Amino acid sequence: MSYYVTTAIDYVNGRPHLGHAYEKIAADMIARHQRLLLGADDVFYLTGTDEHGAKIEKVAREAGVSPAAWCDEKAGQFKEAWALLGIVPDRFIRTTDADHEAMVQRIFSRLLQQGDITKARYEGWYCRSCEEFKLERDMAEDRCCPVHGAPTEWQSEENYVFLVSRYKDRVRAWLESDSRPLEPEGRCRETLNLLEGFPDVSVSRQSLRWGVPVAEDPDHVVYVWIDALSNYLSGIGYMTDEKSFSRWWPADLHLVGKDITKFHAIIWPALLLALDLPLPRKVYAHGWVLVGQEKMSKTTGIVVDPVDMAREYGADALRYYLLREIVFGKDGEFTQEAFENRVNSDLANNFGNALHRMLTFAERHFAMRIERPSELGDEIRVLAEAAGRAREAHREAMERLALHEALAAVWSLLDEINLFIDRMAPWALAKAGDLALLQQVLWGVFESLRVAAIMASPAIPGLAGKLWEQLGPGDSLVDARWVDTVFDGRVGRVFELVRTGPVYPRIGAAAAKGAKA
RNA sequence: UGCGGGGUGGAGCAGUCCGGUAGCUCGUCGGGCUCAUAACCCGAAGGUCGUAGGUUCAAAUCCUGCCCCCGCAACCA
Repeated sequence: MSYYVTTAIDYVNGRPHLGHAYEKIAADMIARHQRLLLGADDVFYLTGTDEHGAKIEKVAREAGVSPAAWCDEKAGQFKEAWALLGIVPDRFIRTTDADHEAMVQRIFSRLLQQGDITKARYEGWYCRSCEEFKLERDMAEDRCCPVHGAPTEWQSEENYVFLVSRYKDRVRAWLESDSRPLEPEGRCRETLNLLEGFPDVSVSRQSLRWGVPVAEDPDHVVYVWIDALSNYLSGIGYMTDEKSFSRWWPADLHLVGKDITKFHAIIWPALLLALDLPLPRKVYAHGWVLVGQEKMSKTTGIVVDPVDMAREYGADALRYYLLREIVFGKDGEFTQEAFENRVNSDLANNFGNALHRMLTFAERHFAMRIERPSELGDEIRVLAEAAGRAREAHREAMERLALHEALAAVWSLLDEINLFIDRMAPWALAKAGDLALLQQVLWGVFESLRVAAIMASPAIPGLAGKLWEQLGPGDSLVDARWVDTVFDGRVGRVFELVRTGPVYPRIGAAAAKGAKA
């Protein structure tokens, strides 16, 4: 068993923004969850940057640097941002990587030889400023560019064209197959409609220099489709490392934004079919993170830069918000208010506090060491069942990529823990001197929290680690596997607690304290 | 114009595929607890589930028409 997940590669014409981060975070959660299930060696998470094209040439020129220097800087920013957000890919691929460029040329040559790519005249209205052809319906009045307002000019150039039409029937059959390779469902219907009139696509440019040259015709440069999409192949060694490639391909999941669904569900499978490669098991199109214009206003001090957010509130707070608040597959909204509510309520009040409210008892009555009681009463069994239910619900939701539901399942366990504490009233047990039952209660709570920490760790690895550390369950969270999420699944587990402060302090708590003081 | 998504208590959203007490988070009001990070627990108020019809013993959920919002339509996650 192995699992190969990819994200779209980001175009480096700007800094990483919240939307880029969202996709990488989601993929990271999925990858980490798979690592729990399969072990780290059997999961490959690929992400990276798309660096060729006219726009890059342009922004680099404007910045007064070479395209290569520009891309190095931007790719560095993306890498740094992902590191800061706790995103851990197995490879960060750049379309300017030597192995990628070499592979692109070889793929192009092969398709050319096979007749899947032919030379054709490409004609249309061209905007010099955008360096792009515009379609009639996209243009403003008098055939002006909608972006620049300048008149477009009729241009015609020789291009290489990939004959998508050759593979349409097989792509349709794939899309309609029972394994549901494209989700959510609505996107699949949409794509099937689009497939009807889908044209052959131009796969080279003459006007471009910043790109991979066509080996057979160096005046031409390979255009985005073959260059960018094929990173999913070069990233795992297609044509260079057959052992690695055959281990990971076909991809288990291509995670993409809903706007580029058609490229991944039409052009990409067509290319793969032309290369005689198996098609990916799943393409999943997620929604957008919307930030209302007025909510972005500087007056309210709201800036939604993922890097700033991570610095200010911690990577896990941002990760958790995006993964829990947004229904995966749909558009979601980011607002500062919702963010603070969600994070305070779930991370501070529940996740961290559930541990913390038990620490006093552990300290006062058991010197921070809670051994597993020789017997667990029925009251504790209730907790065990809740943990088991959460475990099942979590795994099932992850299978459907319902990331938000998977997290909801973990937090429902945390609710049960809080309820359990109230019901058992350990403070009353302590007062009555019933240390035997108190030990059971504490052990049950800690064991449930241990389970919750593992399940939450793909989403919030840092905070889960902090909780784990304070629990002191005797092993490392890094080594935890899915089997370890079984309540009381290991003989005689002992908790050696350590108090190191709040797992996640409430946002605004320090400010409130400061105001009072 | 075509296609897709959405219209559910004050706000934000689940639920709709597989009809059967309308649920969650936040907010509001009241109570409890006192272990904890002004946290935790209980209860209450508040919705004719966009609209008009239809199917059904029964519809937020299925069918049809209509209204409104958003997105996409070939290269902005």
